[in-house]
Amino acid sequence: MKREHQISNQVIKRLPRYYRFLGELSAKGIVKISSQHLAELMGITASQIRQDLNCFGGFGQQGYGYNTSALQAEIGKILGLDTIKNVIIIGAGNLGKAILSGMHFNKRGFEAIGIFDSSEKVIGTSVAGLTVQSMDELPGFCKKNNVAVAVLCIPSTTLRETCETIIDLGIKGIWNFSHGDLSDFKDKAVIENVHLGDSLAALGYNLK
Amino acid sequence: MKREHQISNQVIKRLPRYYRFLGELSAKGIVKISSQHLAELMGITASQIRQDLNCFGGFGQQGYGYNTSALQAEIGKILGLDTIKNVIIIGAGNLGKAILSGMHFNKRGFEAIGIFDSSEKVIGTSVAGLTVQSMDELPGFCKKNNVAVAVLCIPSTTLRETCETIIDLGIKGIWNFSHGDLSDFKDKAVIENVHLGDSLAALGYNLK
DNA sequence: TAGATTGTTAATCGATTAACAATC
DNA sequence: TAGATTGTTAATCGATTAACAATC
Repeated sequence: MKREHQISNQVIKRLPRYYRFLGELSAKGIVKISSQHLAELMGITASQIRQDLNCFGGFGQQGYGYNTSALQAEIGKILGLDTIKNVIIIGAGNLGKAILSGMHFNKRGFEAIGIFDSSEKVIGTSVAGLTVQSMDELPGFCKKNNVAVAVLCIPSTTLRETCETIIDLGIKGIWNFSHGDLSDFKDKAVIENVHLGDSLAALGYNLK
Repeated sequence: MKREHQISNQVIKRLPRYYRFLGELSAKGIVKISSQHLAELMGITASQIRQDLNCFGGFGQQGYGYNTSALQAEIGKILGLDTIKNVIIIGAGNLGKAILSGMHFNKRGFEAIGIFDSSEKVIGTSVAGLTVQSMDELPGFCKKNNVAVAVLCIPSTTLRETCETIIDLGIKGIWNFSHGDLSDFKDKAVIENVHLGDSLAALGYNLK
């Protein structure tokens, strides 16, 4: 897998879609596909597919096309689905519970190993097989376990403070669902913002 | 508000962030701000701010800058926060409940007026002040109420089918949280996909 | 071999940044 | 008026699309 120059996030975010389509084709028993045909299926250009793939190497065969299941496997490797990364959820409200129980982390190269909250009301309750722990237990937990990613499902009032705590505990990845700005932490951790509000705003605008 | 040529979604999705920063400044009692100073605060370029704003008109004053609260109000108008759009949630699982109770639709130019599910287990239960209705009640509900947006929090197995139903009922906006492809519906409705899986994949990739 | 399709280079398109004249 | 800062045009940068030589 070559990776000469920095690959844009736009390319990365297209990979899961390729992965999904190739999986479906493969499940249907379709063994080979050309970039042209896959492009039509996905509603994009064949050029884009070939350019995207060539960021990582040549996975096809000239005159033939791509082997669906082999290409899917390669994309899986690029996305790191084969190395399991431990995840904890911070915040056991509706959103935290929804993410923990519905995200299928184990199908995506992750494993959810803990969920934490500061409210006495939810501490000790069970969500998707995990017991909600107190935030006080977080430092000890992080020492015992190699936590790669924290998913932040907390109110934006405590966002920055929680973020600092987490970074101090050595967690390198932050998946942020809170509204609020973490751009000044981006040299200390890899931050991926979901920003549902921006998405909803775009929908509202485009309705006019 | 001018709007000569099509405005890119990238511009639209930056507007909520401007809105938030301007609100905070205004709340602090700061009356005026220059594009230069706002840019430093937000970690972007002053050029981008001025270009973005000029898609919609000139809201500043040469030699002075922008009035924080006036500019915030203008951006609110552009985003359509002043015209309330009715929203329904399809799917009353953890995610549907989280979106309904945590999204603060009323602060974003929307009002959540209904939540629907097909499972007997949740029909009749109450979420954030709304009673979960059966999917069978959806057509009648849509006739009585002007529903602008449906939020899809359903398994991807029923996604396409639900999408067709919704479009037939005259709903023009779809906010899709399911994994799965709706690109072929995009001429029949305005579709905004959240695609949490793609976001998580990007985080995983960037951790390496 | 001939046909097909990749991998890769070149051209185009769009978005971001820089520059500056207009003007408050 | 002089200084500051916008609104807008021009330059740069990056991403997408097209073209085609390499090759299976």
